[in-house]
Amino acid sequence: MDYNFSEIEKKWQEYWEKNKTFKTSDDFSNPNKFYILDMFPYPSGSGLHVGHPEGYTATDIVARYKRMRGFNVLRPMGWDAFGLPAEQYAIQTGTHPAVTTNKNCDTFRRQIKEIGLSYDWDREINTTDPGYFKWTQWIFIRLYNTWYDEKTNRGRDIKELPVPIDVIKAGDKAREEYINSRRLAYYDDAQIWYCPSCRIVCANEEVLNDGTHEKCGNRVSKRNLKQWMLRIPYYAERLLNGLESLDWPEGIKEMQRNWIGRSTGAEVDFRVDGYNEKICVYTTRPDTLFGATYMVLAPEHPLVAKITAPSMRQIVEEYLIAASMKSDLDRTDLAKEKSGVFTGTYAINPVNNKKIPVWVADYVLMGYGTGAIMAVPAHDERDFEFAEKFGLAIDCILSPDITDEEQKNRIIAGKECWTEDGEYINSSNPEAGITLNGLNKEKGIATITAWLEKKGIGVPRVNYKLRDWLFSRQRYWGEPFPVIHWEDGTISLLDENDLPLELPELAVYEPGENGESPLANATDWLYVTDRNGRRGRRETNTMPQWAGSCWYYLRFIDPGNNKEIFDRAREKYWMPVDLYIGGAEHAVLHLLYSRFWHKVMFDLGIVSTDEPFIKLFNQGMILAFAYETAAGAKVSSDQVTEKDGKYFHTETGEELKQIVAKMSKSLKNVVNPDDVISRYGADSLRLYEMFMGPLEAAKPWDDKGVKGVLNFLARSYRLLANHENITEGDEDPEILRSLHQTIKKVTDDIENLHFNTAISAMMIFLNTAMKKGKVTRDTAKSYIKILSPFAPHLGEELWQLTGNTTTIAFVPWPVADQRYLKASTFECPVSVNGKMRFKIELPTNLPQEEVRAIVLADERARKWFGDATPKIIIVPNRIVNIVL
RNA sequence: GCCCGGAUGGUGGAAUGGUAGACACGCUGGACUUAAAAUCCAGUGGCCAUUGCGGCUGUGGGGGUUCAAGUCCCCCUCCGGGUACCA
Repeated sequence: MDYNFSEIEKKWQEYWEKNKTFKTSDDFSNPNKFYILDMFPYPSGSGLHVGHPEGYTATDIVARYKRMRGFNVLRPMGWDAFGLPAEQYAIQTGTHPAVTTNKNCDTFRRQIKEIGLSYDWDREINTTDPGYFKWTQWIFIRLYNTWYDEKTNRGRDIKELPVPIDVIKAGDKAREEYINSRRLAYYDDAQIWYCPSCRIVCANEEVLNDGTHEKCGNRVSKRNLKQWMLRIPYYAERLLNGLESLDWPEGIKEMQRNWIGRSTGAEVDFRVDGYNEKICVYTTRPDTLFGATYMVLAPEHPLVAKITAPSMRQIVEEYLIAASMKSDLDRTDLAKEKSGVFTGTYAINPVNNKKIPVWVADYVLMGYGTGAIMAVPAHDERDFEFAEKFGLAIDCILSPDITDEEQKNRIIAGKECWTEDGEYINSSNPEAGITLNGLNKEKGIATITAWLEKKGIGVPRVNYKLRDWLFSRQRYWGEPFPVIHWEDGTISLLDENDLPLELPELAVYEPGENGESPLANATDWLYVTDRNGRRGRRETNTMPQWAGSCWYYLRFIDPGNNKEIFDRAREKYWMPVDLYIGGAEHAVLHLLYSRFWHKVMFDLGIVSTDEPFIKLFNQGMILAFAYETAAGAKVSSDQVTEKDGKYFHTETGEELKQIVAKMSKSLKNVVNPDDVISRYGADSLRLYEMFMGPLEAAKPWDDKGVKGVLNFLARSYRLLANHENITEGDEDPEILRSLHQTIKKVTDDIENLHFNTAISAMMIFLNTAMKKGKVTRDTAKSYIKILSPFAPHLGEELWQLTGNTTTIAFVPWPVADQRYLKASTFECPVSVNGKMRFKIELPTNLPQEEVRAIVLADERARKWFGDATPKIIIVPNRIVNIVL
């Protein structure tokens, strides 16, 4: 009996397709729902790689398991199909991106079906489908029409925004401006990153540390352009607090926390000497105010022009120009070498009325805090470095908490920077009624903050690193904004009933002038005239790829609905997502953006939960072996010959080192799932990906390992597909115990996503059963059931061969029977001083005194302690330790 | 620099503080075969001993807690990921 996986897999894939086995019913009568979600893929032209099925198989096992446990399971799949490659291909060939996209989706769909993943294909969605992006546009209109009420901490309809009376008095234009300034979506000038190579604006998040574009690797530069922005910082606090309740990996939560970057401190006003101006600074260390010896304004700060002394004007202007030319690359490269210029003007330190110089330096960023700082060189590394370079005063006001006297003296003398806790010195001004001397940091902050507030020169303040989200791209292949810019300078959004606003057909997909979107060329589409003859131009930017993926999990709930975004009752039933599995590369962006949109929709009553994803899990990356020379040069895998476990360059004969690396075209170490399926079968592919190691770990692909799981499946088939091996009547006790242990282990492991050990447990059971050569029909059925979520094609086939006529997909999951789990005796290890020496067969649950007597009498034990009476530690049913 | 992970045989990996190396690959030997593949059986961390029992050593390195440490604590090295003039 040969295990013909190709035939079996084809047969059952057709069966599932024909019978719509995995079609999800909106059966609200079943209170046990389970919404399990994969991060939907971008359908690239190169098709699926083996990384995709890793997460999909994990969710498939859980989905199939939950169905067998009686859950109503929602398991959908779709395509995040807007994106650059299809557009670039269109530029080169003139092929419409939709054509390319659909072709790629077809490939992905075929490949996914060939893995036997149990998706409900009737719920397939595609972000480029107008029936889908109609609702993406609809959400955008909602964002535009929402403001954030900081009193109740929630988003509200813009119609409910209270407009101050003086604004109303100032006229309609002022009123309009005020309202626009509060919308969650706004259109404004933005200093943005521009990629000259892609001819596209990039979000901050898309620019790498080295100043290159994440997508193409080329340098980006800064530009000032009108862009759509989303005011995500309003939700910073809720995005931060919401993390607490989520069952997400700690690392991901931490990354989101860091990204949001909450800090507490105070804003403090400094008078400018000789000008009727104040410099407002943000500081997390108001307690170090006595140590502030100079101030710094960001080059972009509006006060720079006002307060620069005439004598310094030229130097300052030159500096501003130089700073504006600097890319972030230069700024980071020069991270250690600070630059700046003196404005010639002084400010007054409010605690001691000292005159301190005001400088301009690009290490202070306009985008964070107030764009101005008070510099405390004695207690801030950056300020210290700057002060040393430019010879500014360094006044120590905090005696450090250390015993090293030499270091302490250096710090007090202002020769070294100290940022930790200590005791304040030189921090007293009785005239002003403020004394910090003798306090520690915590008390110091509280005392000075209260003083600042009382004096009306400072307020406690929370700051976030999170910035407004740049939400437009100069692309064709994205969701058009439902926006018209009128000739009178106003903006209006389309009426909901006019959605979707579809993309026009284009002859060429080249970007427009000055980096404008290709849509600028679509003149018929572009210009509109309203009833009164007013002319307008449509927004030519499109939305970023995040837009479609921000809410796709909601559309799966009711994908065909063209009246509403989704049916409210269905949303209430299915949300939130119970388990979401995908790569860690989306740790911050996708997951933060989605949570933001979700919270806005929650505030507006569109969704019923505050958070979308209850449990998140990140699969590790699948790597592959690659080869490099002694000099470290990478060698493509087709240039490598193996001999006696060593690797040689086919041409040069040089011995190569095997390394583990990401799969890449250049290393020619990409594994294609189609090949794996044709050689080993889909069930083997699934099983191997789960058996390789823990789901969360990065691990290298090794074809030899696939053979091992194929062997296991073939052995299962050989044992169970042969009627002669299936007996009726009572089961052998050893097999029975092994079976129930396996059921328990596999059940627990699926719940905890420990698939590798679940599979090894099944292997152990099979080895036991193969030794006996026969199992009862009941045993066979139980084993087939627990195997089926992992290897569903084989599961169905064996289920049929053991006399069943229905699909195994909804057969109740077996339960481990406690009676069979415990043996009556066990091999008890006996260790001496913690080192295992021998084993004794002992009845389970034997009283400790009896265990002790048996051990003391054993001659193998006596060998160690002779006639002495040793101390014996007994861990019941576990181990015995003899202490000498 | 900071934050978060990680380091266990030839390889992937397993181990509620309680028998380190489950399971699998690979390798070695054997059975079957004209032969090979497939399959089955046995062995397989290292060192020593092997006529028999066995002994020593071993989870990146160094300390510590414990009857007992891969697991807990302290210090260090290396690797991976994130992030960076955020005041």
